[in-house]
Order: sequence, then C-alpha cells, then structure tokens
Amino acid sequence: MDTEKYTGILRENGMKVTPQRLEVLRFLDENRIHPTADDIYRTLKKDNPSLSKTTVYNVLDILSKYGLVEVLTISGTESRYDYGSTRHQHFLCTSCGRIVDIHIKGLCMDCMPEKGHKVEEVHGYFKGTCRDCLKGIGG
Amino acid sequence: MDTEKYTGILRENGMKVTPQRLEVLRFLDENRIHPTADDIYRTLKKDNPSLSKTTVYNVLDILSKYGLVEVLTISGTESRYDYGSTRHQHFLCTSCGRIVDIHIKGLCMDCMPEKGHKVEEVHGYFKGTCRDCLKGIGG
DNA sequence: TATTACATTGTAATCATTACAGATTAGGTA
DNA sequence: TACCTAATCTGTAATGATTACAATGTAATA
Repeated sequence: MDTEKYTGILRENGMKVTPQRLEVLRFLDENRIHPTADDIYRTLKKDNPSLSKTTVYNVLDILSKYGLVEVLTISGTESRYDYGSTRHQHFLCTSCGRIVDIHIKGLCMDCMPEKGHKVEEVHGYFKGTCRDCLKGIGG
Repeated sequence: MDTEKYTGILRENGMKVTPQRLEVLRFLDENRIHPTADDIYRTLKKDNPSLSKTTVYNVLDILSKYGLVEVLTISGTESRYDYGSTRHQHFLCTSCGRIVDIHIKGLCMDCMPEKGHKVEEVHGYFKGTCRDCLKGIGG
C-alpha cells in the first residue's frame, strides 16, 4: 500500500496527514471514475465503518482548495471529483451517464477572450453518446 | 408588450401557449443574466402572485427539452438558464459570481475527439476575474 | 508526554429540485 | 358560444445533496 506516496503528497502541499485523507486521496488516485462524494463514502466505509460522510466532504473540500482535485458540475445534481494533474477534457455520455476523459490536441486553450477578463481556468466538456453505447454495450 | 412574439415562438415549436410560459420566456429574453429558477420565480411573482415555483421549473424544463433554453451547471449548487440561439461561451467570475457571455472565434468546435464517441454538444467555460472586478468595481 | 489547534463524527438543518394530487385552463369541436 | 379533455398550474410534501454545528478525538510540535 502506497501510504507513503499519499503522505508525501499531503505533506508537500502543507496539509495535515490523517487516515481519512489518505484513503480518499488513494481512492481518487486509483479510481479515475469521477466519483461523487457518496460513491467515495460508500466504498471507503466498507473498510472503515466509522467514516462519516461529512468527513468525505471536508476532505474533498480541502483537497480542492489546495488544487489537488477538480470539482466537476457537468452532470447536474451532484458534484463529481477528479484527481490527476494532466490537463484533459470530459465527455458525458447522455445514454449511460459515464464521464469519459478525453485528450484533445488542438482545443484552443490559448484563444483567450480579449475583453479585459483575467482567465484563470479553462474548462471544456462534451456531451453525446459514448463508443460503448453506440455499439449497444451500454445502457 | 411583445406577447405575439413569444406566442409565436411557443407555437412554432409545438408548445401550448400559457401566460406562465409567455412570462418566463419574456423574462429570459429581456434579461440575459443566466438567472436561476428562483431569480425568475421571485421576479415574476411580483406581477403574478399566484405563480408557483413548480410552474417555473416545469416551464424551464419544457423550454430546455424543446431546445429554447440551455441549462448551465457552471456555478455548482444551482442551475442557471440561458436563452438565446447564438453560440457563445461563458465566463464565471470567481470574485463577483457573475456569468458573462463571451464570444470567441477560434475555439475549436470542430476538433472532435476521434475515439468513436458521438458528440452532440460542445460546452466550454472559463473561470477567472472579470474586467469590472479587476478594476475594483465588483465585489 | 502534554498541549493545542485542527480533524472527525453524527445529527440536524438547509436549499434546490421533484413528486404528487387536486383545481384550472388552452385549444379544439359541436 | 358552450363544452370537452388532455395538458397545465398550484401548493404541499418529499427527496437528496450539501452544510452547520457541537462534542469528541487526534496529529504535530515542544
């Protein structure tokens, strides 16, 4: 178990190290599925029955404040959490509901609007039907 | 009052015409501020005290199903509704919270990911600090 | 090990949205 | 015009994600 890996990540970013933070971070790192807070909570609670959902929200909150996770509001009612530093875009399948990572070269990250606004983040996402659903595999 | 304008829009799109739909559509057309459902509800209730918030949600739902309004989930907890057919992107000011329309030529709408997914919608949005806040006008 | 500020937990509150059932109405027809 | 019927509107209650809060526990430092 890569406890040291995640301990290092937390320390390097100036966060206190706790078992709950290690577990959430590890889950996000090993499961790049843009989970909801509840997904994380239900999974981690199996091996850690005393885990509180509030703690999951607290940990996700601090991780996003420190820039380690990105909060996605692509699918409406609930937030999804994305760990990983490589810049990528998201594709929401309107058939099965999955969010697929896509890497697009050529998306003009540098075409900033010249209106005097200071752009700090660029987000892009796509909606449609994913490959699996088109093949009749998905929902 | 452009009642006929909005009556026509509803009829042309195959929707039944009701006073509530006319009012919501007019509000969205005349106030391009990406309002929340509650913004719309509170404003319209002044001149129409019997208006129900459920009706506002129902109207927004049917308008979006018929493609007349776009639902934005850019700012997290609540949906915002955007009326207007011209393709544009959105800029969320993290200082004052406003969503500003921006028109970017050169944003590669056509750089589709070549992974077999069928893309039906392309969304892009930017976050940062808007011009007014940079000048010290905004919050 | 003692201290202290911060983190975790569980419950209760909040807030946007949806479900539902009864009253009302738009749009077509006699 | 008056009527009919399905669709719409209304108000209340339920849902579900997220947050507030107070009590307990613990990580990091001396």
